[in-house]
Amino acid sequence: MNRSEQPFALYEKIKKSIVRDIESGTLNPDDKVLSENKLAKSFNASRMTANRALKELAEEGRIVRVQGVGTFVARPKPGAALLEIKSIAKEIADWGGVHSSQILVLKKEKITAKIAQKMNLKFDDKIFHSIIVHKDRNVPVQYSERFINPEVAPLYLSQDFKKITPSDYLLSVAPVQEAEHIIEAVTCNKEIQKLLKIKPDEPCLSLKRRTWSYDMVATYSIIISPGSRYKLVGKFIRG
Amino acid sequence: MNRSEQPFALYEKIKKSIVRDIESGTLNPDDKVLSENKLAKSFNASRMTANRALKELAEEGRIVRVQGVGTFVARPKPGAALLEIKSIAKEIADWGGVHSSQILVLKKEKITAKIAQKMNLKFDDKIFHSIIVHKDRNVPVQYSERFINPEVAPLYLSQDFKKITPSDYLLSVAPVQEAEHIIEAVTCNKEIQKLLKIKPDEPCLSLKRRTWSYDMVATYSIIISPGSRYKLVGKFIRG
DNA sequence: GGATACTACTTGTCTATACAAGTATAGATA
DNA sequence: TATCTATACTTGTATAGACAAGTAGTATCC
Repeated sequence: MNRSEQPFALYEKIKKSIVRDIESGTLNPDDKVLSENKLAKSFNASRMTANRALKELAEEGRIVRVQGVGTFVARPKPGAALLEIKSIAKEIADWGGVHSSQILVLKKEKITAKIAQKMNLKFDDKIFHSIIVHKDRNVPVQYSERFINPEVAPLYLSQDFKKITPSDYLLSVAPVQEAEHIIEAVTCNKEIQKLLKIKPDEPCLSLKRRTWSYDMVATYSIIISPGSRYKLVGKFIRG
Repeated sequence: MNRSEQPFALYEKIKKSIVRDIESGTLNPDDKVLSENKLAKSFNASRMTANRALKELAEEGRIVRVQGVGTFVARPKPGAALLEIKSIAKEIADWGGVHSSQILVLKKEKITAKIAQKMNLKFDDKIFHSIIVHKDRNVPVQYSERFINPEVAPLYLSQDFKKITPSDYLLSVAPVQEAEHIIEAVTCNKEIQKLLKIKPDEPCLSLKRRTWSYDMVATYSIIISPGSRYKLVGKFIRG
């Protein structure tokens, strides 16, 4: 049979066909979907290809499969549309990700800061503080500032960040249980403008992030990207 | 070869073996994982079985696969975990939501626009276009511009947006199947500056959003908020 | 009638093979 | 030096066939 003469893979076609039937009302909840064998015959495909289509639709929650019985259209759960979050979580995480070959650590010290307030610490507690400028082909593209609760990562200062990125190290010692992200548009102060080599009025995207671990604020970080774009692409699983 | 003499399926064994290597430190982030062929040989399995194991691990976010290059251990970012998205989807949706008591419709007409390109329409097709300024206690807080595919919502112009918000109406006639969000920091043109009563260099947050329905681009909207904050709060499901 | 075996169907797993398509590298060529 | 090319590898898709295992209904035996 044909293989890749069409722009889309065959299993994608089968998936789309079934999804169309569900959304058009041709197939209603609890209705039986064609079996793998019948689908294969109908699309002139092999059973494995039909199997892949049905398996993926089941993972996406559109159908339910029961061994020995058949495949059925899933009932729409009460609850709003869910976004496929994997990609979004990934994007958010990547935003703060740095490669050791591209970073420039400016400060790494214990300081006393008002920022302690944001971390629910006393005003004159000591916290770790690091500033990193992320470069891409020698062009600065991201400024990040991190404040780390020493109670959560006491050995932060003695890490070799050529071997492990700060994100990775923190994750290894303090599993993130909760996170808060605040995205806003800002203009930067002169220091950051210099580091990022941008004009004074250039709008930047700021991502502030707090993470909690063991019921404590583990980190507070500020990430600033000039002219950067933050793209989230997601599919609604159910309309 | 053997098939199901063991309690677990072969592809599960391969998966578990790789996960074990990752968690024990035998395999570190960015390390190359054995190729499908080598895995197959090593486990006395066929390549398809190794393929299934790797494909599922990639879906779970533990490894990254690159066609033509190989398979690599994913970096243990918090993003490897899943964010509870419900709240985020809601926040994003609410961002474009307006209450009739607080809106000021400036335009609502069929126009011809280059924007049609973004919607995969021909250059001189007609599309609906509306501009809304969202006010809070008489202070403008949000500017939004919507382009609507008339094929998806032909009756858009005749709606009474005192009874139903544009978002709600569009959702009722065109179930959103896919959405793309681009967040960026911008400065506005003079027209928008006037409408929002802001200074020329005030950084604004821009959210561009495209939605698809029935394989067509249904809407393209631009939402601009000066000094606005966009807050996402979520729990990580897997630490 | 009630338990058992058989049959027909379903999904689940696995194999062995094939070709398509993307990437990196080394070597030849201009 | 710079660019093309062959090739060796990778993952992606698809096939045709096989057996395992779960379910429901039917026929058979007691």
